[in-house]
Amino acid sequence: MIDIKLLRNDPDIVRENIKKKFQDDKLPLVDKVIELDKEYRDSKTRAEYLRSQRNKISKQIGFFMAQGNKEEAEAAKAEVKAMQDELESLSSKEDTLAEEIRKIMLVIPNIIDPSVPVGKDDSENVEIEKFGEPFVPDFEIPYHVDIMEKLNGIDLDSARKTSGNGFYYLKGDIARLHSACLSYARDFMIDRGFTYYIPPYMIRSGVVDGVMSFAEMENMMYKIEGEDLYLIGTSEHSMIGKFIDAQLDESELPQTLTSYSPCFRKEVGAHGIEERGVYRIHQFEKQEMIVVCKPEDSKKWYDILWKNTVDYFRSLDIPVRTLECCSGDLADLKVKSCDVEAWSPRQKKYFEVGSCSNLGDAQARRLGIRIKGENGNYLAHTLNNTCVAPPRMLIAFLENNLNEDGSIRIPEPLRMYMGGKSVIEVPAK
RNA sequence: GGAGAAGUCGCCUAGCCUGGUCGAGGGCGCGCGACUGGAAAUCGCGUAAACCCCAAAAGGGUUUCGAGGGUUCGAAUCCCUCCUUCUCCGCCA
Repeated sequence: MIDIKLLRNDPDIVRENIKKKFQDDKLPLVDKVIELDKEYRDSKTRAEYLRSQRNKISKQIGFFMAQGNKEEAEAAKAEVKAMQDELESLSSKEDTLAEEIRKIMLVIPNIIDPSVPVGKDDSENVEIEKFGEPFVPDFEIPYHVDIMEKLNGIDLDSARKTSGNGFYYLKGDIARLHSACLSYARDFMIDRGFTYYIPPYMIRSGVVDGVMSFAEMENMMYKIEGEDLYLIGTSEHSMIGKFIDAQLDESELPQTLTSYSPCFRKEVGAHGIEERGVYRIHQFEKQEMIVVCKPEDSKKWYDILWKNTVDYFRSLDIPVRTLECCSGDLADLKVKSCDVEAWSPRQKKYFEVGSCSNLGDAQARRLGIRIKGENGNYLAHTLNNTCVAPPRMLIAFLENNLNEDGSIRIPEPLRMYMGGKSVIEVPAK
C-alpha cells in the first residue's frame, strides 16, 4: 500500500508506475481516490468541528449540573441533540469513505524500484546471473518420484488414501534427507547471524487479513472449523504478523530472522497441483528469512538475502540462477523481487525453488510497523526470502546428485545430518 | 474444560463502587536547566501516537485508558462480546 500523500501530491508518479506494470485499467482509480479523499477530508473536518462543539457543550452541562442549574443544563442538552443527526450521518459517511479509499489503495500497486525491468508478464522476466554449470549427465535422469521410489523413499498411494492428492509420505533416507536439508538450512542461517524462530503454525483471521489479500486468502488458506484460526501458508505470515502495530526502537534494527515451519496451501486454481509428485503440494516445509530494517538499508538486505539462498544451493552442488521479476509480473505490494531457480538436468531447464522480495514500506504501512526515530516515527521496510523449501527442493537435489546406478551423493555439508553417510544406496530388492 | 482476579501514558501505580473539574494524579526512568571546581544529591521545567484544518511555521481540533460494540448531552469509570495475563481445580504430550 502506497502513501496516500504521494498520490495527492504526485499523482503522475503513481500513474506512470501503473503504466509500467501494464495495469492501465487501474488508471481511473487514481482520480477516483483523489476525489474520495477530498470528500473524506471535508466531511472529517466538519465532523471534527461538530465533535469539538459537542465536547465543549458537554463540559458546560457538567458545570451547570454541579451548580444545580437544571434549566441551563437542559437547554444545553437540547442544543447538543440538535446537531446529533448531522454528526451521525457525517460519521458514517466518514467511515464509508475511509473504507472505500482503503479498498482502492490496496489495489494501487507499490512504486517499483527503478532497476526493475519493464515487461508484461512472466515471459519477460530477466535472468540476472547463473551460478554453477548446468550439467546434463550422459545417462537418463528419471522423474523425481521414480528416483525416490527406487530408493524406497516415498509412498504416494497411501497418502492419497489418507489425505488425498497433493500429500505424500516420505520415508527412510529420503525423509531423513528432507529433514537434513532443513536442519542444515537452519544452521546455515544461524551462522550468518540470523535469529532462529519457530513460529505459530496457525494464525487468527485478523492477522490473515493483514498479511494477504482476500483473493489470496480464499485460494491459499485452510481454515480450522469452529475456531478463528487458519493454517499458515508460510512462516512469513506469523513472522510478519508479530510486528503488526509494533513500534520498534532504532536500536532494535535490523531484525534478521530465520523461521522454520510447515506450510499449508489449498492451491485453488494453481497449475500443477494435479500432477503426480512433490512439485506442487498442499503441505511442505520451509526455512524462511525475514528482515525488518530502516528504509535506507532495504536494498542492501535484498541482495544479502537472495545471495544466501544461492550460497546454500551451491554448497549442495545444485546449479542455480536468479531471475528478476519484471514490472508486469511483480506483485502489487512489492518494490522488487527475484526468484532463485534450480537447474533440472531432466527437464534441461531451471525451476523456481525460492523467491526474494523487498516490500519497501508498503507492508509496514498496511500493518503499522513503525520505527521510533529521533525526529518522529517512520515506517520500516520489510523483506522476505526462501532459504529452502523441501520437498520441492529435493527434486533439484536428487536430479543433480544422482549417480547412474540410482544412488545419491550426499554433499559434505549435509553428511553430519545424515549420520555421516556420503551416499544413499539403492536398497537390494 | 471449570472457578476466580486483572489488563491505565517507556516501567510501576492512583482513579472505576458514587459517569462531568481525568488525556488522566503520583513514583521511577529519560531529556533540558539551575545549583557545583566537577559530580552525586537537591530543585525547576518537559516527557505518547495517529489523523484533520492552516501555503509553511505558530496555532487550533478530533481520536485513542487491552480490542470491538452499546447506554448517555458526556464513559478509564456503567452494560455486552472478544482477546490476553495471573491463581486454583481438572485433563494431557
